[in-house]
Amino acid sequence: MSTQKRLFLLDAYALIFRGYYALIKNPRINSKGMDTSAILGFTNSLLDVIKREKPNHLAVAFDKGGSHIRSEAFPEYKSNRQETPEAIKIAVPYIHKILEAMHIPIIEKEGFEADDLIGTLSKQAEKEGFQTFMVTPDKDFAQLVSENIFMYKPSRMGNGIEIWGIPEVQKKFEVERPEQVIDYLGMMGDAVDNIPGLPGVGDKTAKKFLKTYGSMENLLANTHELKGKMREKVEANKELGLLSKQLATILLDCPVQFHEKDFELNHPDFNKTAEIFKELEFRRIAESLPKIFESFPSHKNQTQQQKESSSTEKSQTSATSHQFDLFSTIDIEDSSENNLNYKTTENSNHFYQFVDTPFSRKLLLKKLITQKSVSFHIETIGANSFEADIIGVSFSYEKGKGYFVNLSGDKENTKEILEEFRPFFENKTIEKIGHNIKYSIKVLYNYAIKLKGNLFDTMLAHYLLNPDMRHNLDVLSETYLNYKPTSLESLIGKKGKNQLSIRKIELKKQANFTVEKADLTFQLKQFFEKDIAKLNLKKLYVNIEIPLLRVLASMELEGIRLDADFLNSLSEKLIEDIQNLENTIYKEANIEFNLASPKQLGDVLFEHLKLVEKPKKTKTGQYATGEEILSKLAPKHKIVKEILEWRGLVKLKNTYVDALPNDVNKKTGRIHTTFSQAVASTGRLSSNNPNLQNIPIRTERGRQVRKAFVPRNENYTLVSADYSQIELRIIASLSNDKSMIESFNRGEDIHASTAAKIYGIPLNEVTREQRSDAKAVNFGIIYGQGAFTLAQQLNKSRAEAKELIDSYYKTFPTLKQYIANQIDFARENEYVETISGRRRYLKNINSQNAIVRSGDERNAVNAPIQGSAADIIKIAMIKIDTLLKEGNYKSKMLLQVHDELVFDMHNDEIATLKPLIIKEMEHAFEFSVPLTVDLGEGQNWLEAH
DNA sequence: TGTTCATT
DNA sequence: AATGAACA
Repeated sequence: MSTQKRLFLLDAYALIFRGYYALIKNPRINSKGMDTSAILGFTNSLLDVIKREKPNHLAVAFDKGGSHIRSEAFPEYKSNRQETPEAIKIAVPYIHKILEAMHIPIIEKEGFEADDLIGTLSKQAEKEGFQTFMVTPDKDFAQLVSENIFMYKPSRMGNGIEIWGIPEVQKKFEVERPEQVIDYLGMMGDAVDNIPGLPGVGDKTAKKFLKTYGSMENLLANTHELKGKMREKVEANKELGLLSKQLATILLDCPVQFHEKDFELNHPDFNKTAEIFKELEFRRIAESLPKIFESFPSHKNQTQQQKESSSTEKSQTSATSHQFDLFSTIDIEDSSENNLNYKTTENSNHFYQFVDTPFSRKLLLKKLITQKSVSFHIETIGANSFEADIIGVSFSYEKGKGYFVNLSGDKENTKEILEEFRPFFENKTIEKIGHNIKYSIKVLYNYAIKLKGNLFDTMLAHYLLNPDMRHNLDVLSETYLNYKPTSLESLIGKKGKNQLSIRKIELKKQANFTVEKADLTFQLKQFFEKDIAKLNLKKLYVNIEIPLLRVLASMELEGIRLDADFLNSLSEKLIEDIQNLENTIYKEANIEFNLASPKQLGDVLFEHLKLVEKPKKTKTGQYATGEEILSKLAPKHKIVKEILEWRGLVKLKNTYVDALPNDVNKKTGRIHTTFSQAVASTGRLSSNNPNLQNIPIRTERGRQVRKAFVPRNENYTLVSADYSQIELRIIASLSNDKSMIESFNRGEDIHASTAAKIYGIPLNEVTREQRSDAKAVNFGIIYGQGAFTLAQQLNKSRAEAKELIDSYYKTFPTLKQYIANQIDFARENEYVETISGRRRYLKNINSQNAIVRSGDERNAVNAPIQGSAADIIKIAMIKIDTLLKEGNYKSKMLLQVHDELVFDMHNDEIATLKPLIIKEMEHAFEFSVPLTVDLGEGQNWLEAH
């Protein structure tokens, strides 16, 4: 491992600003009334770096007097920066004092910016064999990254630090070399630093240009290859482009000198630091400072980071392991791709064993069934569980160790071997750990093996811990274990005709690849189990998400029958209607063209027919023919309405009528959707392949599709049960709004009743329009919408919408209060939660940027409501599933559509089950408002709904 | 890759 | 507000 010397250079102002704005919503004020946010923020970052990295060399760079060179070149440079806030101005002298007391060198030079100082020093240190880490949140520094120079982005509220080396920069900026970041910044500009950039070029275009031209200069030399407006703009601004690039370039020749000795990190003068921290009232920091340096010899040249625990992990071989074919060393063929920051299979110790004989399998099974908890992974080809082909199964019950059961034979052979492991899978006392266990259950189902015992699913665990992040095993391993798993691509090659099948690669590579997953899953579980408990998510996890996974697996396996013949005849009718519409349209337009092409359509509408004086254009210079535009134009010419109808029909045909029959499974003859349990950040499920949660219902034409969803045979009936107004009931109950609760208790039509209240009229005098307005406002409330969105939706003016909302709040004051409380809670905690404690993090709720912030404010209202509704139906599903299983019913639950459950019910059971299902759904959770369920039945989904 | 449109 | 799928 590397014992290279490491230098940390901190960008003072950037860290100070960051610290200050992080706390802007509740600034730290000490007893003397002084705002210490900026000082605290900076000090925390500094100590965090020292604590984590234990650097031998460290310094802090400040700007002084602005950049003379840049201001000469471009007088407006950085003039856009807001006036420095008071708290930051007073912070600087204190930070100087702290640094002096800590014996940390301060680097500043009149007329130079910290960027330039850091840049110059990094390059000098590199020559002397140092690894330099530039500690800053500022992406501009990416241009300096090299093999030995890294960006070290300090942690933001629990997000962990990020270290950018060359690969990260290549990825973030989509460039080949870090220097190209200069070109990127030059092209795109930077509003904060007032670097103008090329007009009309943003992030996307800059990246595109860099891919084609590689540099600003080369782009400017080849502008003749550009098209249209872009060409004009770029050609007219060549000067500006070159200047921008100059402004974005960090200088590497400042008058500073790197002397190793001057940058050594020593113990602070604890007396002095204590004094300063006391004055600032930083009690926790004052206490922790000596501890940080305790384990920190003041002059030690050994780097502590990355010290692999190679010595401790060598306690490998178990008593029986020599019986197995084993391989514990992997050839290291290519370390160029090897990322310094992550551990990989190549640079870390592990002990994975290959199991391929009856005897070794017997031994393995014997070991497995004596464990309390085992992680497993089934590696397959093909995502469809019914046709999936198993490569092998891996197990792990100890960090870094695992077993691969090879299943490279034919189906029969696979079945026989898996059968040997039935005692493990069906053992009720062994906990099974997996990543996306639902998939494993479905695969095992093909071999009639059930997965019994307690389950721990790392994907679902992480979904509860961080609902809006990604939950791939790869990402999780990288963030929690600092380990980069072997990518499938590195084994079988990039997508394309040269891609191998995983079966074609060496068996030991297959094994390593598969065992690694079980190993990592096992390790992740140890983290997540603790975190779940810490955040009070255990009940939600154990009582809802985990049991639900089994329920969903059976629903997916069950599938729903589709009447494909019906859809085919529907398709034929649609073809006819589409054809007729097309003819009418061509006749009215007096020209034949391609209706499907927005370009041609725009030309016909606005040039040929001249429907409107000054037609709107899109960014690309074409006429805009979007839904919104056309709807407005509808009164101008009946052709517009026909075009809209045509579009609707084509869409209907392509997305549903013609597509669904292709999704019928060959083996079962039914449609098996996949429910994703870890996708929607609010806690809802989502459905794909195909999506059965967005089958049309609103238009007469569209809803016909529902007729194609039918019971399995003539002895069955489709039954649909849906919650009525569940979201409004939840908000009424959570806010405890008396007036709304009473409306529900009286069983009134809630939208009409809302209308009566806001217009101050009797319930029976509410007009249809008033009711529909009230309905829109009710929805608006659920979504946390403002006047603007509501106005758009109701086709009213902003003022009218505002008035509507105001009178709504006036009639439901408690509701308004609830919303305000919800937002306050979010501001304070940066998350909101549902009735069962499901969290949604809103880290932008305190953002400076009003647009981002109000997005999170809407979510602060919407997420708990949508999420609580999701919690409730999940509980109901688990209860109903138990009921159906325990009662040995033939009837099956098939689908969930957010507030609706669809069943394939045996005719003999309908009378018994109906009331039971209603009861389970209505009492899944007790509120101060009754939950009510409407239930329908029929020979297809349309009739049942 | 973004836009449009289906659902709740 | 939040999904997924089709299409240009």
